[in-house]
Amino acid sequence: MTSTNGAPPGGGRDPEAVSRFVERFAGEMADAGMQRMASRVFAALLASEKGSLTSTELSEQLRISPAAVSGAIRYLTHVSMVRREREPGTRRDRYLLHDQLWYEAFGRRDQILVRWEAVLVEGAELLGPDTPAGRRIAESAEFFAFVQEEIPLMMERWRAQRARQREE
Amino acid sequence: MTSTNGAPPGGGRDPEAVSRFVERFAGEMADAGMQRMASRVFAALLASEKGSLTSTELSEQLRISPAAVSGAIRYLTHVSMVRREREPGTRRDRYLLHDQLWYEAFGRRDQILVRWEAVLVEGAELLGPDTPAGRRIAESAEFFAFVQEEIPLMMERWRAQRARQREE
DNA sequence: CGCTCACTTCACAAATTTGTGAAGTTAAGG
DNA sequence: CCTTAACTTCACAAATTTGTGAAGTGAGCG
Repeated sequence: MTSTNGAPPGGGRDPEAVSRFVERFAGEMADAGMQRMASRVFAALLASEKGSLTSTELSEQLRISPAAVSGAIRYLTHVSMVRREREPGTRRDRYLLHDQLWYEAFGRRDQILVRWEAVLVEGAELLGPDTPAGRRIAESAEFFAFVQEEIPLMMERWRAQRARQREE
Repeated sequence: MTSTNGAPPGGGRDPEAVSRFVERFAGEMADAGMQRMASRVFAALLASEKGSLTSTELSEQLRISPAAVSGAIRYLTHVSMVRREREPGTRRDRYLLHDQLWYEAFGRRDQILVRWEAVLVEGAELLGPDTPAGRRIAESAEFFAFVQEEIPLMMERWRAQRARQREE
């Protein structure tokens, strides 16, 4: 393996390259609909040494104002992707990734499905089960109900696979 | 059952109520990150009698310009949620929902996961497998690989369940 | 107790996104 | 072929979203 890819020779981090990764992944998340600053903060945490950073560190690394960090963190904690912790003996907060990272994120998605299903069930009633539109909408509602059942099962399989890999 | 809910007495559609449903569901989709006009057009098609409408019908029902319809349809066809068909003998296009509606939509989501995984794999190499950050990112990549395997299986189960319900 | 530091909130300016009208393109129909 | 209808593209205006600086809040330290 050469040093044109992978970890740099010295074993240290190449901040420039890490930043490119952060911005690249944040870009993907933003494309998928997540707020831009929230995406950047999340990506920065993901690429951070310990999976946690302080507000000041985020502000400096991403070149954004403390206010922007605050806004992003508000969103990320709201959707349970990040946890806040006071750094003992200081007046600094640390923002941490959840360890069961994607578990949390998907749990949140689930909430969306609940709302969608509810609206669709109402719509299906409105149109009536004897109409094509009513049936179409009812089927959509059933699909989202189905997915809601499936996701926890899927996450359980992930947890199991993860545990297996860890003990190898 | 009373007429305060469900299909109206006459058996016909209540355009006012249908419109409320359309806007309500479109709102949910928009909240989840989909373009607003695309959401509205999609919802209108979902609630339409035959699962298809012409550009003019969409334009009138949603009170938007033909240009807006055009833009929304461009997006929806791009992501395979809607199909375009020329209405024979006229110069009108009809826009149709795919019959395997959510099947298509989820297939598209899959594409996103492919890209995310690729970026993460690169990031993991960059940080190195001997670092916490590298391992964290590698695990994320593995998670998305896992989900990519799971989704087709899940959709297959949905197809099967659907088929079972239909023949009952 | 009062100062200071770390973060948050707020009002606003900048940037981006969105939808429109108007002009352009294509194809059906005479 | 010329007209016209149906849709698309484009440039721009409007609306929305986003991020900032400045003021505010409150916890820790002296």
